[in-house]
Amino acid sequence: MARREHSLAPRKHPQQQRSRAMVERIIAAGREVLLRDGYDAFSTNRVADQAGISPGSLYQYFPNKAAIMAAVIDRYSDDVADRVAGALTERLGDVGPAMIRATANALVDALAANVDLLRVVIEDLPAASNLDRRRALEQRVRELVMAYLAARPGTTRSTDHATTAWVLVMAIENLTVRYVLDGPAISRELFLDEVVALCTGYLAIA
Amino acid sequence: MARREHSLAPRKHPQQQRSRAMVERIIAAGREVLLRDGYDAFSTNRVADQAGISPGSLYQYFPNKAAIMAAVIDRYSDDVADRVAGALTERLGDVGPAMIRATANALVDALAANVDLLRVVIEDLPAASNLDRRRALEQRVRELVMAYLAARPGTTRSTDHATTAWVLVMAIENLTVRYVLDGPAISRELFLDEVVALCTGYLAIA
Amino acid sequence: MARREHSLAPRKHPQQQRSRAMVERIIAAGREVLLRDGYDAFSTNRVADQAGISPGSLYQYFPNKAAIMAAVIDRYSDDVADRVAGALTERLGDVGPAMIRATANALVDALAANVDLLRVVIEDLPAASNLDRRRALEQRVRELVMAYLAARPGTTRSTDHATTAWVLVMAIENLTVRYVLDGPAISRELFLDEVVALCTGYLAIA
Amino acid sequence: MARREHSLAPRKHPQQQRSRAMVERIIAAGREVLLRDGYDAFSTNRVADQAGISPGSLYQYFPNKAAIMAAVIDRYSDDVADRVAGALTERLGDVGPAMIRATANALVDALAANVDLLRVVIEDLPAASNLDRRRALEQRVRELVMAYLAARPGTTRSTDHATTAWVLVMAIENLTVRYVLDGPAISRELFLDEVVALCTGYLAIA
DNA sequence: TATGAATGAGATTTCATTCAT
DNA sequence: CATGAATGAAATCTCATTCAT
Repeated sequence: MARREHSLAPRKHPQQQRSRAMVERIIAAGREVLLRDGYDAFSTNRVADQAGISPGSLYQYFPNKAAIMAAVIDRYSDDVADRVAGALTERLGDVGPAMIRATANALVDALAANVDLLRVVIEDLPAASNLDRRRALEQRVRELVMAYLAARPGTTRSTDHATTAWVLVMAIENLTVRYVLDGPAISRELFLDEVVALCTGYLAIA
Repeated sequence: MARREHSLAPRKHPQQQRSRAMVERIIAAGREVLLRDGYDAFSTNRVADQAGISPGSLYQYFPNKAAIMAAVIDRYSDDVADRVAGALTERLGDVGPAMIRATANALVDALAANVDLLRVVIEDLPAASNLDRRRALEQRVRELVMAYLAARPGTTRSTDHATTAWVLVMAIENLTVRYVLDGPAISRELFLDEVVALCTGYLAIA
Repeated sequence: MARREHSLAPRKHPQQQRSRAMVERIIAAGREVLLRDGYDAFSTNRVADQAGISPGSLYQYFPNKAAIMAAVIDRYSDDVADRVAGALTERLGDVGPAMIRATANALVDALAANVDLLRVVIEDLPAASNLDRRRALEQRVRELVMAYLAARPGTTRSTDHATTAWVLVMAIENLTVRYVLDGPAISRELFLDEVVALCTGYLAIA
Repeated sequence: MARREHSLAPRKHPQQQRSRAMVERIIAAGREVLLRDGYDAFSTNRVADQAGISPGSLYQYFPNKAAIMAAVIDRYSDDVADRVAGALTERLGDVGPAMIRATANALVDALAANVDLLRVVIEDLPAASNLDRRRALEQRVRELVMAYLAARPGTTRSTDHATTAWVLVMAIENLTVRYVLDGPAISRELFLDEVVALCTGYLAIA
């Protein structure tokens, strides 16, 4: 989607500019509050304070508190989703254990990039407030995995790629998230070895 | 002004009968409220209402709201933990794919026995409010798995049983929970097949 | 008031015996709570707990919480009053500075005997809850002072003994109480010197 | 769970006018409640009611109930303190019985100006809630007295001015307060005579 | 558009008192 | 008499949201 630069079309109201900037400011403030003060202290007053605006002004940009929090998480989720999907897409052409390992590695990197926010999202937020986004990401990744599988007929144990992808995604998701959050006494290399073993064993079994 | 507040220790209730009954009533009411109205609406007033007692009476049996909710979840968690650990323990002597399949099956049963509460715990509660219990269960299961592995030397790909167990537990945990909660278009038989494939593939790889 | 011992009159109900003992027990408990936990924590539940009885039982012996607290303070006040009046009475026959000094000394001793409770009564309790008793004690002491003055005509500046006594009592009361509670950097001897100077100067002025 | 709560610092109110006015209104309401309903009935709800605002609004101007009550008393205490210190300061240059009499007279006036509130403060409030202010005032007055004494070497019985001032302040404080509150059958003139006698007798004795 | 004071329902918790047993 | 569970009003405080300016 190429951006119109120097468009001759009548520019959107200048307020739009301000709006956009203010929305960003509020989201950033919300993120800050979430990280600094935690989920329970995420109040509209605090967010407004952090954003340096009046509580009333929040309602010019968001219909209610939930929408602000949703936007904050959206922002983060989109970021993670893009990193994760990116990690996968980049390596979709590759093949075999090396591809799995590299992907898993990128996955851990993606989650570790914002551990603090990840922890808040996974541990502090009720999962429900993130369910849709999480499902969407899982779905997206599943489709990429299915594409990968479809491109390599005969190399997998099962031809039910939907199921295979579902299993892989669910298993790997929890593994990486918990690896990043809980920091078990497992080196990164060992962890990657195990992920590779898990995936190849599952996929390739006779 | 503030002196040692000398814990007005909860007097023992000689009428254990009444006490016990009321505690149960409150926990049941809490569970009901949690299921019917959700986590956010879990208020002391509502619980008291549901239990048919006065709000003040709650505090004869629980020190605060958190303790009530904790009791509700504890009750459920203990139940799940016992079922899960039981399922595993019973089959610890068995061996091979059949054992894995039977265990996974029992696991799904254990979680499915109270889907509604499972959903609340997994989706509505902030994970943090349940982390300890969850970790404890994971730890308990991990130890059982390690015992299983230790009893069968030479049949596993790796001798680092701690890591192997960690990986298995994390992977299977999310798989079963999500299978039960999300109800993907995968038959129970197929699901069990996949779990067996995942485990055997991971464990047995040369 | 000689006590009837071995009276032939029908003895009061045995409950009376118990009553008396229980009243004492409750008062002692209340005193304990007041000292240990402070005025704000003086609750019927705590007193009952300390007395080792049920909260309901309190109401067999006292009409309400206020009455319990009043009894606790009464007990203390009577004690102080007796010591103070005693100190004065014993020395009523004496004369001059030595008498004043000895009395003041006994006064300080009387108050210091129970500093902890004195502090609670003076600093924590609303004065109103003690006003009547305090007034009564002041009145009692004033009468003793007036008797003293009346017995020594011609030695005082004024013949309005009521006023003289009022002034003396009010001045000395605060001096001793605050001396005991605040512990200013004034030795006991010096303090007594000053009290003597104050009294003799006031009384004897030409 | 509990993180640094990052004091949501009270934003400055640019509309100082409104703010100030509301603070005044709340203090006035608090004073009214204290006078009309007494210390025990001084509740946030009642104060808000009296102020004609919602209970929540109180917390825009005061952090908690105690702060409201403190403000009410501060207002009064400052007033009394200024009157008392003023009365003393004005006459610090004067000398002898006339000075003492005038000062005592001003003192009584200062306390009598707000008998109702004085009664509440002295009789209803636990002294502890006012100790600091009271001590500060006493200290302030003591220093003025010491200055007075220091300026007139050789006219006092003792050179330990600290002690002398302590004694005088403690004695006079209770005398005036109780004179105003209890209204003993002593005319103002007579009362002043006695205070003069007490002070001159104490100070000048050979 | 922006403000921020005001709202007011509602949450948690305490505790003096009662009354069935 | 004694019990102690039960009460329930009331207290303090929070916070999402509104609306007059």
